[in-house]
Amino acid sequence: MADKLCPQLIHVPLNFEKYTAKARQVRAVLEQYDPRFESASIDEAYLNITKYCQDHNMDPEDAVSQMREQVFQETKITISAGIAANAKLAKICSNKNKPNGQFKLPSERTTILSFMRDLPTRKVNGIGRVLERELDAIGVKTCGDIYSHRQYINRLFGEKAFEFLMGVYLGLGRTDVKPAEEHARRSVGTESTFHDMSDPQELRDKLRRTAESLEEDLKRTEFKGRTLCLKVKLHTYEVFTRQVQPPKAVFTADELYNYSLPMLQKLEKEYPGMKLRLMGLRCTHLVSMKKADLDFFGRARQLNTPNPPQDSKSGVELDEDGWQKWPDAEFEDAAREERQQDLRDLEQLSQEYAERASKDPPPDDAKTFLQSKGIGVGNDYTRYGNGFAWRALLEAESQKEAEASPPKKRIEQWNCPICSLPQVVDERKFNEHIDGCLSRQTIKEIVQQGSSTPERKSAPPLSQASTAKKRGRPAAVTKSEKSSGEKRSKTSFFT
DNA sequence: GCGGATCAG
DNA sequence: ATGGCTGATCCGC
Repeated sequence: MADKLCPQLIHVPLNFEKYTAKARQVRAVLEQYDPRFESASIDEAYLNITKYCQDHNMDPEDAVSQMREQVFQETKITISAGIAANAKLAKICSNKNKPNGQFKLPSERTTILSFMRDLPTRKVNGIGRVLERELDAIGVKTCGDIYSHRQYINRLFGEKAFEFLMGVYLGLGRTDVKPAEEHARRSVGTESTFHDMSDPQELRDKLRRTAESLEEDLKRTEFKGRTLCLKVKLHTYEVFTRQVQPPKAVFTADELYNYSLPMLQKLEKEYPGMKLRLMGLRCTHLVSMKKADLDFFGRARQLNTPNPPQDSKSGVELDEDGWQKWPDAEFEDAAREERQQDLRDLEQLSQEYAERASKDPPPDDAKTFLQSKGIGVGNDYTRYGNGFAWRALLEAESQKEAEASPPKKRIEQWNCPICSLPQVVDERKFNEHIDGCLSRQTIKEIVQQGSSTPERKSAPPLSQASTAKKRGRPAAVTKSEKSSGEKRSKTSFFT
C-alpha cells in the first residue's frame, strides 16, 4: 500500500550494527550527566540528573537542553526528553514534545494530579491496547477517571491491576535509576517464522536448528536453563507453549533438542496434521555460568544474576562520523530493480486475473486465482502483507480506472484484492475493509473453514461479519459462561 | 508450575 | 488493526 501511494519510496534494510554504534555515541554523552544512567532500549534511557544539576548549579531544564544539544553536536541525532519526578512521568513527558523537544512536569503533588487527570490511559507505559479498551468499557478514558471508577477495578482486573492503576492515577513511579546490566535476566529464547510446515521430519529439522540457535544465545549470555519452553504458532495464528523441567539445567543444542522433541511430538498428537508457521525455544529459571557467579566449588552462587556489560565489537566500516557508508548505491540499484520486477510480475498477474475473471463467470475470487498461480493464500497471507498479491490487483483496478477516466463518468467500483468483492469507492472504508480481510480473526476463520470443508463454497464476504466482532474474545467468553454460570470471567464484560 | 495473554520496544 | 522478534509479567487453574 505504501509503495502504491508513494512510488518513489525507498526501502531500507535493517542494520543493527549501525544503530548500536550510534547508540554507543549517544550513551557516551548521557554518561556525562549520570554515570549510572539506565538504558531502557537501544534508543531510550533514564537519567537521574539530580547530582548533575547540583554540581553545576543548573536547572533541570537547562541541563537537559544542554544535554540534548550536546548529543546533537556529537552524533547529529536529535532526541526528546521528559523531566519529571519519576520514571513513569518522565516517559510520558518525553512524548509531549516529540520530535526534538522536551517537557518538564513540575513535581508538586497538585500539578502531577491535574496532569494525570486529563491524560488518556493509553499514554501510560503498561496500559496497552487491551486494557485501554477494557477501561473504556467501564467509562475510564483518562487517568483521572481511574479513581472515580475504583469500585469496579479491583474485582474486574484483580489486585495487581488495581494497585498499578491507583499508582497511575496518582502519577507514582519508580525513582531508582540504575544500569540495565544490574537487572537480572529471566529468560533466553529464540523463535522464527517460516512457511507453513507440517511434515514431521521437517519439523524435527526446524527444532534442531532452533535448538542450535538457542545454544548460541545461551553461550553468549552464559546461562543454562532449568526450564525449557517450546512455543509453536499454527497456520491459524494460534499460539501454544509447552514446557518441561529437565533433571538438570540444560545448555547444549543436543540437550535442548532432546528435551523439546517429546513436547513437539505430543503437540503433533494433540493436533493431528498441525501446520506450523513459527517455532521457538526458551530457557527460564536461568543458572548463571559466569565465573564471578560461581562459588569456590563451581556451584551457582545465586539463582538470578545480573547481565554482563556486553560490548560487542561490530566489524562494520564507519566513516569519519561513525556512520556506515550509506545509502549504498549498489543496494539502491538492487532494490529498485527488485521493485520494478515486482511491478512487472504484478502487471502480468493482474492482466491474467482480469482476463480470466471477465470470460469465466462467476469469476474466481482472488484467493483461488492466486492459488492457481502457485501463490499461497490463506495459509500464508504474508504474501499479501508484502504487497505482492493485492498490489497486483490494485494495480489492475487503478489501470482500469485510468483507462476509463477521460470520459470520467463511469460506475466506479473498487474490488477488494483479498475477497474480490466490490467495495464502495471511499478510501477510508476501503482501507477498513482490507484491514478486516487481513485481520487475524478473519484469517483464522477462513483457514479453519478451509480445512474442515475440503470443497470450498463460494467465498463468504470476508470482512463485514468478522470486522464487526473482531473486538471480542470469543473463546474465553463462551468457555467461562458455560463453565461458571453467574461467576462470569472478567473477559466477558468487554465483548 | 503450567499455559494463555498482554505489553513494550 | 496488521508482521516478527525478545523478554517480562500477570492471571486462572
